[in-house]
Amino acid sequence: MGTLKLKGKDLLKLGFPNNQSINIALEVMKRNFATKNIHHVKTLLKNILHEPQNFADDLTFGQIAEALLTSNKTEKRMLLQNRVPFQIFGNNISDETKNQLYTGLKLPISVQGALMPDAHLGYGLPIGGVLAVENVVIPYAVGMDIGCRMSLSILDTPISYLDGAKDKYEKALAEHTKFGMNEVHKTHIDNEIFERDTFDLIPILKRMKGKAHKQMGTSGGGNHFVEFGEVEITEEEAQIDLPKGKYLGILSHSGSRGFGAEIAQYYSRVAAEQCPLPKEAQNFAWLSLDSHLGLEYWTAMTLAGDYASACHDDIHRRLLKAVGGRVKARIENHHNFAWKEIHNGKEVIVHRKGATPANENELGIIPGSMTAKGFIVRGKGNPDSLHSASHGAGRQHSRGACKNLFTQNDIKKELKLKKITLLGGSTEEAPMAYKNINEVMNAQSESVDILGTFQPRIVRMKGK
DNA sequence: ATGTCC
Repeated sequence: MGTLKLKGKDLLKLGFPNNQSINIALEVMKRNFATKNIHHVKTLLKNILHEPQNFADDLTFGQIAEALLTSNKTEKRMLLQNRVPFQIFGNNISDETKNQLYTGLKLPISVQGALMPDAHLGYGLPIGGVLAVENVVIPYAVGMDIGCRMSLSILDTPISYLDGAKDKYEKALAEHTKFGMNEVHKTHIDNEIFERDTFDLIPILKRMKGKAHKQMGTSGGGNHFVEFGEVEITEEEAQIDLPKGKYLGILSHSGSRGFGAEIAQYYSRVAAEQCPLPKEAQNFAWLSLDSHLGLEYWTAMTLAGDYASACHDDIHRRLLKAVGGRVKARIENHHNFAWKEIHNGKEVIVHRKGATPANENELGIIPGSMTAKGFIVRGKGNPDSLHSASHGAGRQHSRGACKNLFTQNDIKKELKLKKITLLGGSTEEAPMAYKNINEVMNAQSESVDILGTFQPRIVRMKGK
């Protein structure tokens, strides 16, 4: 693939002011004219420079016009002295993690923050961090895996089948789930998501459409999993509409794959260029929701979220086809995303990076580990947590540390003890790498009520 | 998290 040979110097020569408009123009042009004639591009840039108002409403070039029409974009934003209000849940969170949140709380656009009890170090906002801001979106505070989410299908299949026909369930996971960088499904059924005109409106999405289609229904790597297990409903709830008791369930954890990752990387980079911040706050660079780029990211993020959701549906559909049974209830939620919400009577943008939305009466699923029970929860709308809860137990040992701490044999022993079958997996994802989920749940009892549990029984992850 | 560094 060719690259447009356009430099900032060329733009200065054309008469562009020496400010952010140069970076933006370079980005837009490189994105839209990867292989086009440079003279054509320069003529177009000259037209935009001389009459930016004519391009102000243009979907593609509007952001260049906007940068030319507003001159102060290069001004470095300072952090404020004081932190906006926040609450930290749980007492097992490192100082470094807390410091990451504290930096976010001093941004001039911040309104309120929180750390969930599973919080640990991330880029910019920690994993398990929640940040409410005013009228901007922070790509890195959504995270690299946009729309990473949980989906639980509760089936009408008798729970005894899990033991009675264990081979069938294992085989279904082995054959019909795809993990890692290269595994994809051989065939796909039509999916509404690929009809969306958003793909054609934003160049980066258009370019990614083929890959998104190819990766549909795959799970990726890291802490992602698909598993069969035992759902137990311990409290009846109209939204679930199931009597108390045990059910066979499918639980999946994954996100928007390469599609969302590329969106996240691209807009994090342009945000960093557009929104210079002191070094410690660089990964909090934001895009205004009154700007073209901000709205573009919001649109792309929304599509990545819907794509992630469609991937889970596809995973569950394939498994259901293989093992039979019908879905009686579905509980699902994003945990890497940004939402427009009202808090304290004011509309804010709430970023949850590794945090489960827990608005009043909102259902969610918080996994434990591959051996420990996860929880079906109902949000309490706790203002202190910005209506949020943890997205799991959280790591107590880093990936690197796990390699020295645990052997494959340690994992095997733990799995045998808990009667769990694991397909794939790695020492980095050892069940012992995670905090005690019960302590995590105790630390957020003001944020969610527990309606039931999910005990994994047959788990598939990336790996041999 | 990510065809894990165009």
